Amino acid sequence: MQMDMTAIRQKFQEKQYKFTPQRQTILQAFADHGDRHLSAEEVHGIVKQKTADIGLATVYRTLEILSELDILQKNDFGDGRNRYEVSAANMTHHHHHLICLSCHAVKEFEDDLLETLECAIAKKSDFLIVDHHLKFYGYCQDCRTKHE
Amino acid sequence: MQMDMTAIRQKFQEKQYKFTPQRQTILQAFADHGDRHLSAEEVHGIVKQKTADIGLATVYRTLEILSELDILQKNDFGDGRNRYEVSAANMTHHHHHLICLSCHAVKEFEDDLLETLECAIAKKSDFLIVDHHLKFYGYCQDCRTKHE
DNA sequence: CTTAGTGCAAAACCTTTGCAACTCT
DNA sequence: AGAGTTGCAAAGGTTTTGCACTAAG
Repeated sequence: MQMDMTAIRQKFQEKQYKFTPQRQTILQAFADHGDRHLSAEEVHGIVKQKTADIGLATVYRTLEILSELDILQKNDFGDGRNRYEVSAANMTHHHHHLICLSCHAVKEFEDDLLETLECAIAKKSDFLIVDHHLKFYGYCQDCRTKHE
Repeated sequence: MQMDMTAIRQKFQEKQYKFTPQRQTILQAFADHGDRHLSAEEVHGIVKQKTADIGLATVYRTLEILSELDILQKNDFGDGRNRYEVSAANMTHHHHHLICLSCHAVKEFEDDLLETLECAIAKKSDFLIVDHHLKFYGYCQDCRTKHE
């Protein structure tokens, strides 16, 4: 997955955050595994294999910053830990999640239909809406066939 | 908020769960505060004031059961704990949440438009969809005026 | 140089679990 | 009577924090 490093570096500068090697490495982990929803522990595992021995605390602190800068999106899929993915703001399409209540598999689907609803809600509610998350819960094909 | 106790009692029987005084008290807490999104700790506080001294572990176990029976809905609004409210299944309209990123206020809005989308997704994705959660993130009126 | 970031270990937090005593059905 | 439930305390797992040390701008 490609990321606009110039734009990211700029976001760091705006907030006067330093673009340290550790932070770059963590960002690289998402460039390499942009398709997955990584937990802090998983990110820690990936960067550890790769090169440096980055502390878990640093991973947490970096994920926090990357979420704040809207580079990553923090997700809770109900498995007891937060999971991160490259933010919707950096993608052409919004996408949402289908979560299997049985095996916790997460499938994605694209969506452009919600913008209309978002505008309508914003007008009625006095909220300045900057993002939305839509999750569908159910049972995936595999679990349904197994269960029979 | 009114709840159909007969229906609830029946759901308990179907799964052979006992309808103990503790569970009734916890349910009552939601009848009394059905408008709020209660955390386990808050429920514990409410029932403790009220009468019995119910253990926190029991609260957690009961909330788990009530979610499983689809009487309550478990929510994560990003403040580090789960919050429960009377389930959409027991309401006439689905409702969703507007979450203020600044003060964590949660505002609700109703929605009936999503059923169409849900059907379309279900067909394409091989998922048996049983529920959906839609959250909008932004900044509420109060925080926007304060910030200026 | 100065301010922010790192690593480690300890602490904080929410949630779950083991177990003996207890109580609905 | 018997299976399920409770309360307590301890354990579990994730995330945060204090602090001395290090490094980026």
